[in-house]
Amino acid sequence: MAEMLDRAASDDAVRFGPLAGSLGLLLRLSQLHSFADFYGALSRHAVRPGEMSILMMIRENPGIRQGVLAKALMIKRAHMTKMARRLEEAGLIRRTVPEDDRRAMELRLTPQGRARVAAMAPDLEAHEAQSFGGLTAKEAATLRTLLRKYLALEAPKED
Amino acid sequence: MAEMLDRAASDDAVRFGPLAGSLGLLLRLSQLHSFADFYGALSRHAVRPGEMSILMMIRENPGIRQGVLAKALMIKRAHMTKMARRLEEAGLIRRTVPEDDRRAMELRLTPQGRARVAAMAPDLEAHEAQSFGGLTAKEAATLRTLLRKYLALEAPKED
DNA sequence: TATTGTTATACTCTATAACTATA
DNA sequence: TATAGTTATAGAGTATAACAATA
Repeated sequence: MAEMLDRAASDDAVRFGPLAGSLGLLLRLSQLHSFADFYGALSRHAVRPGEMSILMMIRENPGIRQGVLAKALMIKRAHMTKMARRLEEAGLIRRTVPEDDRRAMELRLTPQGRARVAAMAPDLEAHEAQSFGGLTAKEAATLRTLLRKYLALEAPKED
Repeated sequence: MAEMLDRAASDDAVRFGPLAGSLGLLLRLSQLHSFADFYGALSRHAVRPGEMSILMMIRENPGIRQGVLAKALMIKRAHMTKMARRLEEAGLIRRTVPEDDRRAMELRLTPQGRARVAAMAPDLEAHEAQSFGGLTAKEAATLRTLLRKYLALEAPKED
């Protein structure tokens, strides 16, 4: 069960030991791997993974409120404020206070934001296809299913 | 294929759209989820996930060199220096310069470090079991296999 | 009273480059 | 010249708490 990581230490025959079975570590390494790939594939768009997620989510949910978006993406509200303001300053999104709840903040893409997302989409798709190209389509689907099952496990973390 | 995340937005019916199929996002969310769990399960040991990984790796590979360890754990060398020094100051590891290469730095657990790892092990195991308890043993094994296959995909990133 | 967003602070992690001492 | 580790700096992400406005 630990063969793969145990031998993967192509460097100096590093033994991962019990850690080779740690899903926590595997997830961390996989995420780093995926992010590195992301930066390679989408570098010319000058967008970070988090920003891209936010932009795409706003496109799918025009007028979504900051807090709702933050919870969906597991981003702290304080941090979401910073990211949203940055995207607003970059002219990619618009932030408006709804009439029915003047505490809230609704997010929408500007035309430029929409254009940016449209420009990124093909590269994003290519990134996913290439980064996970070592897996068969079936394996990738299984991986998605398992990760979704894992995520649905517990109640969403409170803020 | 996207049903789960699309409905999982229990909050306000958030639609993940194309992002629901993004393995990159799923990995990020899963890792956050796992880390949050880690802190809950191992809080009393006052150890962060990264530090724990380093300690366990040193236990499995006494005398491993900093650079080799950094590459195995996908940690930048500069960062590894800081973490190793911190662990040394905490009395958990010893750092020695080997005779055959005076540029290098070998890492070993101190008796206290060994004790710390021994104390953490059961909680770590419990954390993994509990955090991934929503998956069957078979599913967890499949998840490990798929992540390992993904990680073995490309050549290790250069520093 | 509780909630939404905001501000402020601090710490971790990451990225980069320049530096040293060895090889 | 190249490598192992170090130092310095900057930025991104995160965690926390306190705050104002509103509900």
